[in-house]
Amino acid sequence: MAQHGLRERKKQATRRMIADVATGLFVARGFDAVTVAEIAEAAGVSKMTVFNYFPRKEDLYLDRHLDRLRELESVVRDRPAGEPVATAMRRYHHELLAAQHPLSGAIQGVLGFWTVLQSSPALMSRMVEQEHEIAEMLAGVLAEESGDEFAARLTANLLTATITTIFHTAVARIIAGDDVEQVRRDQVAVIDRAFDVLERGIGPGRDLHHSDG
Amino acid sequence: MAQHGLRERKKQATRRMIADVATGLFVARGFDAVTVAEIAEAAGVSKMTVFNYFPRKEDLYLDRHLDRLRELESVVRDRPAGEPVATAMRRYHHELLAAQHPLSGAIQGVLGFWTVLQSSPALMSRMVEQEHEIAEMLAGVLAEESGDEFAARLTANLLTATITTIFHTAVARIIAGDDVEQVRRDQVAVIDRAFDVLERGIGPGRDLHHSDG
DNA sequence: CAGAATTCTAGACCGAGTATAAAATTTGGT
DNA sequence: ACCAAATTTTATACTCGGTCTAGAATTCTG
Repeated sequence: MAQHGLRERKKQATRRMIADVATGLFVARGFDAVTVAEIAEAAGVSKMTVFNYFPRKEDLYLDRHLDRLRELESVVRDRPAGEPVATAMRRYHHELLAAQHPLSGAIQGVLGFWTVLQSSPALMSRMVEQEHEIAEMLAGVLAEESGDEFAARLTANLLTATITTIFHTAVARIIAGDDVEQVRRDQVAVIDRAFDVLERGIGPGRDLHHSDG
Repeated sequence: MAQHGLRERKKQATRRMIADVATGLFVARGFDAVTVAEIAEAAGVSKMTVFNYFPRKEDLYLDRHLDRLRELESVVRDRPAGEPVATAMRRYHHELLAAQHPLSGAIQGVLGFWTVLQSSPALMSRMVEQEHEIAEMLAGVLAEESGDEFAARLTANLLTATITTIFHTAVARIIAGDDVEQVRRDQVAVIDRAFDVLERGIGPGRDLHHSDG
């Protein structure tokens, strides 16, 4: 019952190796132009083994999803008692940005990442699906807390819409060729603007003057 | 250049016929258990013709998407000058509900519709993708209006989150076995609650007491 | 009715993903 | 160190969605 025997270590290593080999091929030639058979051969492994680790071809590229899902869950679950979800999520996104985390979107690497992503409708579709899974997860956690299924789902969906918009905003600017450092600086305000709208609503009659830093 | 010659009429008829035959098979046996080849044979047509009309198998079932997209676009584009988007969208959804439109979600038929949908991950995935397309469309229209790319995208995503939540709420209750008439009555308040949150935000410090009717 | 344009068809083809059974490897107990 | 059980990997064959091609059938134009 050794949870960390030779077997488990080898599996993790193999998994990483396959994903890395695949990513290399995708970056070089585009997602659709690379077949799973090729990946298997390049990784020195059988096709079945590839599908053994990654149920879909898209998961070879979007393999950080589960980590992200778990991290977002803990942001909500482990926030200080009584703190609004939006507050915790806002803080978390400022931290991502400060740490220059890839998921902040404001980092040089996203250009290559997004290029591959755009090279395949299937990949784009899978990413949208993953965003949907995030919303589902949040809805579940919030429903546990409040018991109000409808409010939980609404909050979860609005929250997800907010964070995907933040991410997409950074990516779009970097794709457009803006200076990464500049984008990174601007994202601070973007995050605050987005969460302000989430918290105060899109309706009229509010004061939206921001002294932009 | 006759836009309505025999050719065009036959094409529309064939398209409807194929979609209807396919839907019948899906309802009877589930989405994944029916192959495109079977659909083609049942419709008395070749496999290529099926893909000629419907680029993906999923589109055979979700073929109202383009209509919905266009309708939502006109809701935003053709709203009274100066009216907030949320107001127009709220009104539209009350109208859908009053007209007992399928897209209100509060109608007997959604049970069968959703059953088929749930029978296939591919179908669910495609629906999520279509919701994403709605958000993209709204973002485009709003960006044209305001010129503020970020605000447009944020509003579009929040708006989409709101309307999908409304729809899903009705569907979930009908799946759960609630009385359709009851759900339909309750949806009036659901729509208003959802748009109230969208307009006023999820933040604290607001009076959320509703006299539920 | 003739010829151009369009649509439909048949058939071969590709790649993702599944099923299965055998081969290779790790594990735990002795 | 060795054996037997459990697990992973492999080879192979298969299904199905989707594309490509060239030609047959149909509709349109004049």
